[in-house]
This record gives sequence, C-alpha cells and structure tokens, in this order.
Amino acid sequence: MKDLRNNRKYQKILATARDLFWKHGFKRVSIEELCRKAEVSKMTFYKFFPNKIELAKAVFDHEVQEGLKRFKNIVREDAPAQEKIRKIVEMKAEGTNNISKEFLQDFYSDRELGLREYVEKSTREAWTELLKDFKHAQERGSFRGNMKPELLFYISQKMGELVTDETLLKMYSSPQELVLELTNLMAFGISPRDQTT
Amino acid sequence: MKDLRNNRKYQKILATARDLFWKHGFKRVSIEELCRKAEVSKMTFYKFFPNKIELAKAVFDHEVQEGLKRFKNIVREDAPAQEKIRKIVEMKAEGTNNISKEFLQDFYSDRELGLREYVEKSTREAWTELLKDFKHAQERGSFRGNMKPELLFYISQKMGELVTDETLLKMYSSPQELVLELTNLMAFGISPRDQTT
DNA sequence: CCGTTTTTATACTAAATTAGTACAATTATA
DNA sequence: TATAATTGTACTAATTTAGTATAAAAACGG
Repeated sequence: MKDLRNNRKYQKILATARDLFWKHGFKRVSIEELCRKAEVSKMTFYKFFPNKIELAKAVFDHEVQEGLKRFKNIVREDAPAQEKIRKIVEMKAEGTNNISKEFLQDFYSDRELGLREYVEKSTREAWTELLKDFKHAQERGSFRGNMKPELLFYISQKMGELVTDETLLKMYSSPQELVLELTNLMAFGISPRDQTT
Repeated sequence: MKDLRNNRKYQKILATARDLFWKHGFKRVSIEELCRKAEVSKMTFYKFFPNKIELAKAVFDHEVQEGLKRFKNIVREDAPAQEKIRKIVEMKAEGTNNISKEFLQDFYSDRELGLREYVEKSTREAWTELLKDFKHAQERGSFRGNMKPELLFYISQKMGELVTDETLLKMYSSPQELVLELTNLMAFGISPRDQTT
C-alpha cells in the first residue's frame, strides 16, 4: 500500500490544478479541462480525488505545507536577522508562496461544504507552527527579544503584500530596490545589533 | 435615433467585458457574471448585443480602434523619430494596446461563426491604414526615406513583445531602462539625422 | 406632480456544459 | 507473458448557461 501522493500522475494533477486554479480561480476550471492539460484520463483523476473540492483542498494543503517549509528553513538558518527578512520578503515577491486571490475567493465563497472552515483551520495550524519556530529563533538571539513574535509574523505578511503593490513599485527603479528598502526598514527595527550596507 | 454606442450602460458593458475577457478569456466568462460585474440587468445586455459573440466582436473592434488612434497620434506628432519610437514602445509596454492572449485564443479557436476571418480582416484593415500614415510621415521626413514602412511596422510590433519579455526584463534594473535601450536601438537605425542623449 | 420610458428582478424553458460511472481497448510493467 | 495501470469512448444525471417574458421599480422630462 504505497502512498498515492508519491504517484507521478497524482503530482501532475496537483501541479496542473495549481496552475489553472491560480490563473482562473476554482470555478472556472472544469475537471475535463484539468485532465486534458494534465495529460491524464478522467478515470485516473477519480482514482485519486473523489471530486473537485477534495482536489482543491489538496492543492491548498500542498501550498500551505510548501510555504511553511520555506518559511521554517529561512527562520532556522544561522544568518543575521536582516538576511532572513530579505529572504522572506523576496519569497513573497516571487509569489511562490502567496495563494492566488482568484483561487481563494472562489474557494472561500463556496458555502456548501465547509471550505471556509477548512481554510481557517489550516491557516491557524500553520500559523501556530510558525510561531513556535519564531520563538525558538528569538531565544537563540536571531531576533530582538522583547517583541511579540505574533507582531513580527504579521508584519512580514504585510511586507509580502507591499512588494507586489503597483504604486509602490513605481517609486523604485526595480523590485530588487524595493526589497532592499523594505529589508532595511525591517532590519533596523528588529536586528539585535548591527546595521546594513 | 441616437447611437447606442454612446450609451452609458453600453460603455460599462464593453469595459467590463474587456476586463473579464482579458483576464479569463472568452469562454470562461458567462453573460450572467458579466452583467453582475457591469451592474446591468440581463435584459439591458440583450438590448445592446444579440449574444456573446457579437459582444466579443465589439470588444475586439473597440480595442483595435483604440490602438489605431494612439498609434496614429504618435506617428503624426511633430517630434523626432526617436521620440516617436519611445512612445510606441512605451505604449506596448503598458499593455493598453495588446490584445490579451487568453482572449484571442478562445476567440480564435471558435470555428463556428467566422471569428477567425473577422479578426484577420480587422487586423488587415488596421494594418493598411497604419501603413498609409507611416508613408505620410516618411514623406515629411520623420523617418528615413529608403525603408519599407512595412518593415518599420513589423519591427515595432516585435519591439512591443520584447518589453514584456521576462528574461529580457531581468537584464535591466527597470522596464524604463529596457525601453530606453530599445528606443536607442531603433532610433540609430531609423532617425534621418542626429542621435541620443 | 404625472405619464412615459428605461431598467431591473424574477422566473422560466431550452440548450449546452459538466460531473461522474461503466467498460472494452491499449499501454506500461515486472 | 501475465498483471496492473491507464486510456478513450460513450453514456446519464446534474448543473450551468442562454435567452425570453413579464410585472414591478426606478429614472426622467416636462
């Protein structure tokens, strides 16, 4: 009884679904289209997922897990706070972690099966797990001690939004420059000691 | 008998359709959704358009006309060639003119009613009209004389594609810089006389 | 204010799309 | 070559969408 999640086709479906959902949102993508794009027959799809909603949950889960992993890796790294912040902001800028608005909106507005609750539960869990890591990092001296980790986490979230802000981007000649600026802003307030180049 | 096209609701429908089609393509948008977003009742929609295909044609037409207008204005301006090229490239960069791939693809792949022919015909017409303008500008000395206008037009098309090219953008610290570079490239080959700052 | 026109909301039917299942044919696998 | 995995097709039921009719509500012009 090997895990279905390691299956090649399963992965393909998940990845294709992610792409399509990201672009068009949940409702606009039909299973048939998905199968076509994923080069998988309908039957194989139904072997893995009972319906589109469960697929969406799997996509969402996968994304949360992936984001969590990246986040943790950065937080646990043995690097100055400033460096960590830069990486986090950059990660958000790349959009690899952010969950598409189109997708979430459809996903969220479906009142039938408790998707809303599902999203909230997953988010809460991911959040608390992250906080634990932040606290460890704080104890190790990576971040300033007298600061609520919750605040740090929240700010870094907001930071992620800022780097994709159109009007803000226009103020800088390149996204990288904006990232640098934001990093400095964060680092000076957070770093236990030194400052930036 | 006033022209329907000057109607407020008509404009709203057209603009909303443009936005939605641009984002999601032709097929993924339902009339109902369109009406909701455009804050217009279904009945009003059917007052203006017999069906979605005719709406799509109108959207397409409008876009072509708009692009043509901008193009002409630039070409007719009393400015150095270099300046004109910059404006054209910038216009493409803004994407105001480009017709969304999502939209065109759906629009094009519909083999039923001759949408393909429709697009081709419109494009051909817009093209020849532009050429006329280019030739005039050439006669006035805005562009180098011994050069086929067709070539110029074609190159400027390609130029528009280049500024949205991801890998190319990464080579420059900002889109503006890329535009400048491209402008210079064009200007030195085209301009009847002087060179750039 | 009134009468007229425009717009909307609702409800409805027909047409089209989509979900999900069954099964024989094909392909990959060991 | 036997076995399991995958596909393609065809099908029905369920859902969505297109397009029309109609009465109520809103907007308008004098």
